[in-house]
Amino acid sequence: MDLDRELNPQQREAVLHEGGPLLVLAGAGSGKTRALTYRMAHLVLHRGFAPWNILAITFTNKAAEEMRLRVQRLLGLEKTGIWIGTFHATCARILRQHIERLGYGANFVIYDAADQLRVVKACLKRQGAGAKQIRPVAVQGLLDKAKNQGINPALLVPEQSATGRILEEAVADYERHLREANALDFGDLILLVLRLFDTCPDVRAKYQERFHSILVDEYQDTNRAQHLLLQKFASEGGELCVVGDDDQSIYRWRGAEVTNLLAFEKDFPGTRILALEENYRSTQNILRAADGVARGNPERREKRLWTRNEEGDRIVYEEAVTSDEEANFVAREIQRLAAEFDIPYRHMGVFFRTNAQSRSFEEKFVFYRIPHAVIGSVRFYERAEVKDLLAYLRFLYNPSDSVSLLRILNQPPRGIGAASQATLQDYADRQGTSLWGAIEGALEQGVLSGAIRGRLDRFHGMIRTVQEDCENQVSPEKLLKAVIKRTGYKAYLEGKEDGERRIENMEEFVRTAGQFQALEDEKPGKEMLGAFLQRIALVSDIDQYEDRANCVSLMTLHCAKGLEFPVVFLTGMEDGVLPHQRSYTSPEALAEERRLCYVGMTRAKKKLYLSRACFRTSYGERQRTDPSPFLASIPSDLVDFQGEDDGFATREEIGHGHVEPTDGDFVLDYGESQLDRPPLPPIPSSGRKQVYRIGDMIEHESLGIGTVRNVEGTGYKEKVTIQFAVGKIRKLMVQVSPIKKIS
DNA sequence: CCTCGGTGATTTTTT
DNA sequence: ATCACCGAGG
Repeated sequence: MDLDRELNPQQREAVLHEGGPLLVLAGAGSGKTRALTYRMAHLVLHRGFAPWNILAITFTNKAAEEMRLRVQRLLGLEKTGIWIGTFHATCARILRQHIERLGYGANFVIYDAADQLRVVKACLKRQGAGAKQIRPVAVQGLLDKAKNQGINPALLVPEQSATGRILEEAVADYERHLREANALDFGDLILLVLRLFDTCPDVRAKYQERFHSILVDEYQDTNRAQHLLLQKFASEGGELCVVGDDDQSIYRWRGAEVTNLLAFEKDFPGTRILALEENYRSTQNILRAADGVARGNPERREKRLWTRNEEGDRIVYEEAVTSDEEANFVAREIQRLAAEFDIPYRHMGVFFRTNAQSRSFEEKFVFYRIPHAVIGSVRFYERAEVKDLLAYLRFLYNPSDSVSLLRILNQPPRGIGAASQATLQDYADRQGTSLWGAIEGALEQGVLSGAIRGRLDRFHGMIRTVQEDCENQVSPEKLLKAVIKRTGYKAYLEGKEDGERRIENMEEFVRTAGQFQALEDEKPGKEMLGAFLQRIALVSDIDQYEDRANCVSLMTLHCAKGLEFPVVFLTGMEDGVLPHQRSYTSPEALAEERRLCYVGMTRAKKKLYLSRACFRTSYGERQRTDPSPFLASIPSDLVDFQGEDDGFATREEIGHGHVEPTDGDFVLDYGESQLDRPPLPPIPSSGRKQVYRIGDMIEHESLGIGTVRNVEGTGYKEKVTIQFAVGKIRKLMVQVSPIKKIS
């Protein structure tokens, strides 16, 4: 490790800094991972830190894996002993050890968003008819929001209205339910460690002493709970180093607070601030274009990212007529690059804002025989068959897990339907036991009628048999095989529509279990099962991403964070897609969309394509689109307009955008619009937009003046909830109601 | 208890 | 366009 040769002065400083807190503002492609890994290696090799005194937090498991490999290489060790992982994985690890101090069992399971939603729905149902109008996702959002901020969800319940009380009850019920199931949601992982440190100072002290050096990557995307956690972790003499870039903050919607980064020195006095501004990744043109986009946001730290790299090609902008043709363009361009310049497929990435956009690309890639991998969209562990089997394992691991039990009770169908389930749940509630306890109790007491009793008895017997396997420390893979055999799950899948594919998934899942075992063979059976389940609960899509295969990568912009490709296609550059329609509700959300665009652009090393479709089909309706307002922030001399007779959007259409071009000097030069060429589909007059925003003042013919409190639906289905000055609240169809905007 | 067909929402983004 | 959810019928 030669720090002088392999690092620039700022990186070197980040590596060598000793003592107080360190904040590294690292622009895109500025070698922050290098700085972090070198710092860790340096701590061990030259400053006498033991590996187990170091904790490194990354944003994804994959980043953790990568970092681990790089540190291992630098240290020349097979195993480092450094804790590297996401906040969630780290917290799960800590909780496995100490959660009993909080009254939970060490065999807790982790509920994902889908599990969480099921519980929420059940809780709302129990609240009766009054809860009908409360949307389960809204409750879920509330729970997340609270936990992300490190506070008790009950505190976030709005005013003391009737709905508020129901909500309060539902939230309390949710918490009780999870507690009884010995289950934690994602937010709990962080929250409970906070609580653990508060209630058990000895545990806190233990970790404070242990982690003498803490490093956190992607700090701009941490939420308040994580920030608080870090404060609790940090010890007097310890070293803390966080790295981030405010321009790449794209998880605000998930509770991330960029102020954690920007006001870091307030919470950690005496912070030394460094900036990494040399970009090693992209060409000058790409960097300048991306910089133009970033500058469109008023609230950001001023910075000057520069590069020694070549000027490079201009950015290609393609306007296709339809999303289909956009995909066609991308596919053919990829083929051309592969054929003419020998660019490997794995060097090319195709990004989009929403998962739904991936489909047209997949279809075209299949047609052109382009090897490709879609990262994310249909997550492996969320497929029904995989989740079913997973539920069996989870239940075996933790019999209190009622969500999992409910899922497997009638899967494959064994005649224990909704009615029986409700009866059992009722019985459980009255007896104050878990669902499983209720089943055992009901069978013993003989409170059930004939048919159902027999079915339940068979289920019970089957579970008992596998439970014995589980107690005998059988490995996850064998357990899985036992479950499949005893439940007849394979036969059940065979009878289904796309049974073959589902069986493949099932087998893939068994293989995954086998692979996992091979890695963690030193753990005893039950513990290995726990580790296996935990891993599955915490893996993200990007973690599955394998860059060895020579495939074009298709992914959302969020997934693309932290990656780089020589060639990048940033697609769907349309108003309403990027920025997403939903982000027009607030300036902050809109700013985040701009950063998302910036993140996408800065993934590109050599060549960047931007594309859009003039017509896009959404909700089964074909809609005319406007170009993304972000395009106007790109200096026009950096852009190449693709195609001979392809025209471009008119100046007016761009001017339509909701963000003013920031650099007066650079305005795109638009030619004729190809929108006027045949064949053209019918153009709906209003488009799928929302005319009203929350907070707008309106005037109603008879009810007078009011304020928009909520907007739902778009186009002709747009509905607004109005709070009128006369005190009434009304929900109105925009198209048919006699209202007009007055502000 | 299961299956079919109608209906209405649904699309951000994910540890 | 597609999917989840609901009610009716087998």
